[in-house]
Amino acid sequence: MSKFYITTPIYYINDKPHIGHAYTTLVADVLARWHRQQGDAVFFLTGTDEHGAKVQESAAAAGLAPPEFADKNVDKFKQAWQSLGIKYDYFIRTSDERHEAVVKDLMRQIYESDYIYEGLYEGLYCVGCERFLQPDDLVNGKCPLHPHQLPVQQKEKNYFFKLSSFRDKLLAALENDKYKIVPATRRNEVVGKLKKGLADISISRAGVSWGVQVPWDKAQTIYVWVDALINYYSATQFENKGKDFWPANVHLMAKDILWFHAVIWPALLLAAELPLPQTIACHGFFTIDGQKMSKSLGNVIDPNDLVKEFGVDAARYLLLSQIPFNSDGDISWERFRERYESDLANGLGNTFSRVTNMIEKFGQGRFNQAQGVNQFTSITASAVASALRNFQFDSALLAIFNVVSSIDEEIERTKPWQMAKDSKESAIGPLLDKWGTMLLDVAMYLKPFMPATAKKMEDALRTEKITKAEPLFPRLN
RNA sequence: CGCGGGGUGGAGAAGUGGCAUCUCGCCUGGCUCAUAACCAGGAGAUCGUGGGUUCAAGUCCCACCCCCGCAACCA
Repeated sequence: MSKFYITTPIYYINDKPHIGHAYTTLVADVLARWHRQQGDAVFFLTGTDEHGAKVQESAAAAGLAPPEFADKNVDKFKQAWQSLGIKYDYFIRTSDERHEAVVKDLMRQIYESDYIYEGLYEGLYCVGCERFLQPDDLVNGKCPLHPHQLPVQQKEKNYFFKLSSFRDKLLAALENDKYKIVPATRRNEVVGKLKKGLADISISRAGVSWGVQVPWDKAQTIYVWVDALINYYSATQFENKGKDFWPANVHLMAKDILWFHAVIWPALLLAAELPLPQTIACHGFFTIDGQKMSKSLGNVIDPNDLVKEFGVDAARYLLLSQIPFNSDGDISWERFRERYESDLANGLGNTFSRVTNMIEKFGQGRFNQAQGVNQFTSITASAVASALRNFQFDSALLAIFNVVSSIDEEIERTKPWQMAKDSKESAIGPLLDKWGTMLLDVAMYLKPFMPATAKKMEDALRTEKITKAEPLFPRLN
């Protein structure tokens, strides 16, 4: 038995969860469940990122103090994960003072190792907003919120992290697989950028009060990203369930935040002389009906709506099977409905009905489970394992569903109903044993992906007297 | 020449030199245990375009066209 520590990003509490957050978290859940099933000691961490200027502003806009604002919003995430059947081991909030204590300790250590120095941060500043502006923020060269004030070039005293001095070490670490970035294309991207050079980064803010205080300068707070990244480590320090789990086996994320995880985070760890995470796994973005997901287009899919339409397990199946992990993918309600009908209702659901019904009709409600695990489906077991090792959730599911198809084929070939007519019931028994066992195998493989369905299948197949099962996936209307 | 990904039957994907594959959809036939489900067979691809290398190219090389991310203080 080995340990398996997997994380999702901690989500910025300003947002409410959308399908992108849901996908990342779901993937983590599947891997966590799979490793638990393999007997590994698992720590699955998710949470929320609650500090920073944006939260401060949003809270103010809502007329709340930042902590109240965060308390109010954190439930949206917890609720979404619950409705998707996601079982994390711990939910971390960066406003937790135990996390803050670890951040301070770590930053002080890095500071005392001379990897942090004082400098000037320069950028455009909007006085009306009291914050620095990104070039993207500008509309006609002005702050959209304060179009009558010209943004000014401003300087602020900040503390800087000597990121640049870690360039060679990071490149070497990647070269030697001290940590991995998957997929390879993303890794190449990072290596390419690293080779171009690396600038030091500002890791503190003077104008942001909602954050972790810089331990050696009370006028500054730690830059929210640095604070956030440390969550992966801090949870293993103050939370009992996470003890002895550092370093992480897998940090999961979408590609937008790869740089932070693949460069800044490992550099901070090197500076603190902590072990590096094993794998940085990074998935793509989704477009919806070929368009970028965006609030203004109004095409953002709420994971709750997906669950409402299809049910938890079907929602899980659709997300995992329809989105390629390694690249961007397009999704649409229409395709979700098609897949629901073809794979779940007509496929697994219908086959389960056929077999349970035949066991009731031709087998007196009983079948003999074949001895040994994976009696008929050992190839599937290794296919699933290797797919999961490579984050190929779609092919893992495909491998499992192939078992279902093969049952359908064999039913067709052997025609049990014909045997019954010809009074050859005794020949049906062994077939029912085989199919029943195969469906139990399917249930076992499906557990990490569709836990509720797997349980329904097992319950139905393990009763004293098996009767035709209720549809696992009722047809959509 | 900023960096990177991609363009494969109607849709979504696999495929890094050797008969172009899978899922969905479509057509025809079969079946009736099953959620009008299932099974078999079939039609459908000049693999973005033009050159090149090779006995052999979706796959390697060159040029071009088109989409899409990223471009470092951003979730």
